[in-house]
Parts: sequence; structure tokens; C-alpha cells
Amino acid sequence: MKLDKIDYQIIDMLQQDGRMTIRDMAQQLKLSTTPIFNRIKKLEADGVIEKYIAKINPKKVDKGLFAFVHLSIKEHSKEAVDIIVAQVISFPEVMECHYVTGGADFVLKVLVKNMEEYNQFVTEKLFTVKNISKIDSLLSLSIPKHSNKIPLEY
Amino acid sequence: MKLDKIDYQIIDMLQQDGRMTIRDMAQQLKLSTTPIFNRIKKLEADGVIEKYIAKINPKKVDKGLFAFVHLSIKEHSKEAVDIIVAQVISFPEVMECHYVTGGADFVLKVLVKNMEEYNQFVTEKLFTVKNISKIDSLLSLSIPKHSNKIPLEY
DNA sequence: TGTGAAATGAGGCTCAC
DNA sequence: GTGAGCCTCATTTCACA
Repeated sequence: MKLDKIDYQIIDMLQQDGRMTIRDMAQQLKLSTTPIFNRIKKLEADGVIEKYIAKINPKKVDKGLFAFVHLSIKEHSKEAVDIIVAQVISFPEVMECHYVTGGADFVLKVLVKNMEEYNQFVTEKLFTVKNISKIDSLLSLSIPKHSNKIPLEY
Repeated sequence: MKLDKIDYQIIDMLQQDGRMTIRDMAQQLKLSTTPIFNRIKKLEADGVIEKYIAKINPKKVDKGLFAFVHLSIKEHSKEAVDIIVAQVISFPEVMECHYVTGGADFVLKVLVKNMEEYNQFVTEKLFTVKNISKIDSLLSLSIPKHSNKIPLEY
């Protein structure tokens, strides 16, 4: 499946506003609604567009603290890793879990209410996971940029 | 502005599917459409719901490599920091920029096509930013969890 | 003030060309 | 790829508790 310039333009418009109408897109791209409609359906069917979501302001729902957590593990066998991963991703506070190369084995992006909740999360949840040798935390003090938009050049 | 249980349920449904119809929500919550409609408008007006977006699969648009980049800086005056931040967040590859406490000064979440592009990004863009003393990279090999959903308990 | 029912109009979606 | 038309659903209005 190859995407052309119009596909990328559609994707970018929908990244910006997931509820933009087909008519508006058609007008901007100087096409009629049908080809836009068909392209969107194809992008959805091909999994390029995964889903449509509402972006919520974390502070407004009392989630004020992002943390990046580095985990190092003792045992690197597939079985051991799978068990750790299954436990870690089951925690709702963990929004992202990346298996990484570099200074650690995993990077977690965690969202909690505040420092107390973060401490609680680490001591009551992360510490219960076996085979973790090291936990380093980077706590977000402010967020100069927080985008969900995938950078596209076309 | 206080949110009650119904508000949280609406938020969660819209985090899951940003295009869920008011009728469906009304049915699930056993209410009529009007109160749901009014609540959503209020959540939007209050900034709880920031926007609606399409979630794009990065691999399908040829963006296969996430990286977490740690920056340490030499000069911590507000002016120096502001200049660095302005440059860093201007790079489209930088999806997130957090000012953090812990093992570094900034954490960046970067998305590029592949290793070559990442090297290019670091050498041609990050290295040109003045006052950076150290750059550490954690490259994402796989992503066991990648959610945009804010964890809500209610 | 918050809820339910009914009317209106915009926009997703289909079809013929 | 275009344009017309159906039909669902968002949106508004109104009566009610």
C-alpha cells in the first residue's frame, strides 16, 4: 500500500482534527467528497488510521505528574522478560512501555496524580515485580511540547 | 469545575472512541441524548476535552523508530533554557519535550524513520543547539504498550 | 437545574454517470 | 473522479419534574 500526497494531506488534517468533515477536506483539496471518502475508508481498513480518540487534558482530570521510569532487569531470557512485561503493562498508570537499547532495558511513561501517588506506584506496584534490578525516575516538571502528531513530510 | 461519575464515563468512552455517537453513550448510560450532549459541550468548553484526533500507526507512514533522548545542559539560567527549548521543540521529529528532575534536564520523545534518520537528526539538528553538554539516547526496539488513554478511576 | 421527547439541518454514505 | 439524494445523527427547542 503506497500513500500519495493527497493521502498524507488527509492524514495530517485528521491528525489535527479527527472530526473534520469530508466536505471540508474535499473543499481544501479541491476535490469532490467521494474520493476523499474512499481514501479515508481505505486508510482505516489498512490500519493507517488506527482509531479516533478524544485528547484529554491530564491536569483537568487530576493527573498532574508524568514520569519516565527506567527499568533494568536481572534476567534477560524471553520467559523472564515476558513475565515482567505482562505485569508492567497491566498497571493503568503505565501509558507506554518501550523495550529499549541504551542505558536501560525498559522505558515507561507513567501518569499519576502527584508525587505521593508516584511513590505509591513505585513502592506498591513496581517493587512487586520480580527480576527488576534497578529503577530510575525522571519526573516531568513542565512540558514545553506534548504532541500526538506524527511528523509527516510530503 | 467538578466532574462526577457520569462525566468520567463520558470521557473514558471518548478516549476509547472519539467518534462514538451521543446516542450510543446515552444508551449505555441509560440517559437521553440531551444531558450527554450538554455535558460534552461543557467538557469541551472547560478544556477537559482538548480536541479530537486520529491516531495514526507510525509504521504505516514509514516512521519506525521511537527514541527517548536525555539532554543535559551547561547553563541553567532562564534565558539559556528558553533558547534551548525554543530550538528543540521546533524540530518536527520531537513529539514531546519534558523538563525533568532526575538524571537529566530534558527528556525528548523523538520519532523518525530509522537509525540513519536518527543519526542525522542528532548530528544535524540536536548538535547545533548551543549549551547542551550531554546527549543520551534510548532507542525503542519494541513497544509492548502504547496508549493515549489517561487512566481514570471513578 | 437537570431530564426526556420531538423537530430540524448538517454530514456520512450510496449510486448513477 | 463528479453530483444528486437518502438517511442517520448531531443539534436545537420545548415541556416537565
